[in-house]
Amino acid sequence: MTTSKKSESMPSTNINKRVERSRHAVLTTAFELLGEGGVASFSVDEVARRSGVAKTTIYRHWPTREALVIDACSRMIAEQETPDTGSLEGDVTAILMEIAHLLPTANWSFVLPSIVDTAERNPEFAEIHSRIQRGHTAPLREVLQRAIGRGDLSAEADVSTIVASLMGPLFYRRWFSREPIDDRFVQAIIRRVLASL
Amino acid sequence: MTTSKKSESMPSTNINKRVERSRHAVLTTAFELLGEGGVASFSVDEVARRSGVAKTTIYRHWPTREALVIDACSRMIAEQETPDTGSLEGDVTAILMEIAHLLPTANWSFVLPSIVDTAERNPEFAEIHSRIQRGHTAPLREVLQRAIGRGDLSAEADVSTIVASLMGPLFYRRWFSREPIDDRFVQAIIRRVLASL
DNA sequence: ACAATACGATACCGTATCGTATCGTAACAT
DNA sequence: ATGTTACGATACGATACGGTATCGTATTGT
Repeated sequence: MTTSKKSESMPSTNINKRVERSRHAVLTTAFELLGEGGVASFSVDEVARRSGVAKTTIYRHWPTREALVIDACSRMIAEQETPDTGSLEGDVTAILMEIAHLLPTANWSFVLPSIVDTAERNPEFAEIHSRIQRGHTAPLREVLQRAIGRGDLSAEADVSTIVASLMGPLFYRRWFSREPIDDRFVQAIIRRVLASL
Repeated sequence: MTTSKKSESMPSTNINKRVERSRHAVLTTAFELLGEGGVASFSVDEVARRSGVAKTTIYRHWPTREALVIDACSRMIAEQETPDTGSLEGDVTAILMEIAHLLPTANWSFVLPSIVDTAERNPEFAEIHSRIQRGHTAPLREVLQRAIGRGDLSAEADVSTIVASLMGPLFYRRWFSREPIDDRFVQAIIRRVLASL
């Protein structure tokens, strides 16, 4: 049969354009909606209304509301570039400054508390949260490892503790004390941590 | 009229015991429920079911669901005692160790993410969150001010930055990296921060 | 041109929830 | 003892939401 050759060569890789359009429209709207109301107030009906994609179609692509939310959240994993200034202080400064500037504005900073809250009781979201967190700290961990490789940092240094010392104060200001995060604050944190290494 | 005298002497100060019983039963259940499901999944019907207090009665005391949630959240404001060991390091260690031991177990640590998330878009919850936050940091701020008074700490020290440097890493581990918070970690944070003052 | 398939519209069911109304009863004050 | 007040039980209306079923249409690959 000629169909066998077709189904072999194209199992489901090059999906119809319609499918791709629908998926993209829904995911974009879902992500936007998450930023506005968080996970709790997220509803499939609202996504259907805004995106123009029929609710029926949405349920053809995602079996349940949860699946759609999770899919949309997965798009939130930040892809930050890892700087390479040659010095540990330069790298750390570049990374933290970027985060500090992103924290008050980026879309994910409005969704993250919702994910943190949901992850507190939902293992699936705990997994997503873990992936997001790894994405956020990856550059920092890398420059720290590089510094260890160069000998700029003791091999016994506890990378995890250093990451918490650097990221913690920034996150604290964004979501707990709700104070502004200016450059002077970031530099004070960096100086404090690096001086103690 | 004799009633005028009565309504003057007892306007609503000594409320009926029944009222107090109902209020207490509802608030206790509400707080417990918040710990389990957060603000989002909180429902008046469930509070009525668990507490045994009729939904009608609940709505006689709180005009709306929001009011009840807010009232229950207000009970979450921690009343931590301020230690006085004589030294800044002793005081800070006492405070942070208590928080570190509370973070994985205390009821409020399960509700706080929910409040943080809600506060992101709801000014009323932002206000509650602010009060809770002040309660959490009050002892720390006090011992820092005392240290400044003693001359153990420079008067130009930025208390707010120090608080963020101390609390941030703990909160970060509890809700973001989800790593355990052992004593060694807490001591590493304290040592790092105090050494830089 | 034709068949397969994805889509939109609409209606629908079941459930949860907020908040109100009603009415009879129990606790309270005097 | 009596009137006032808070309470419980129940029912109700309105709304929102998750998820399914149906059916006709538009798009797509061949």
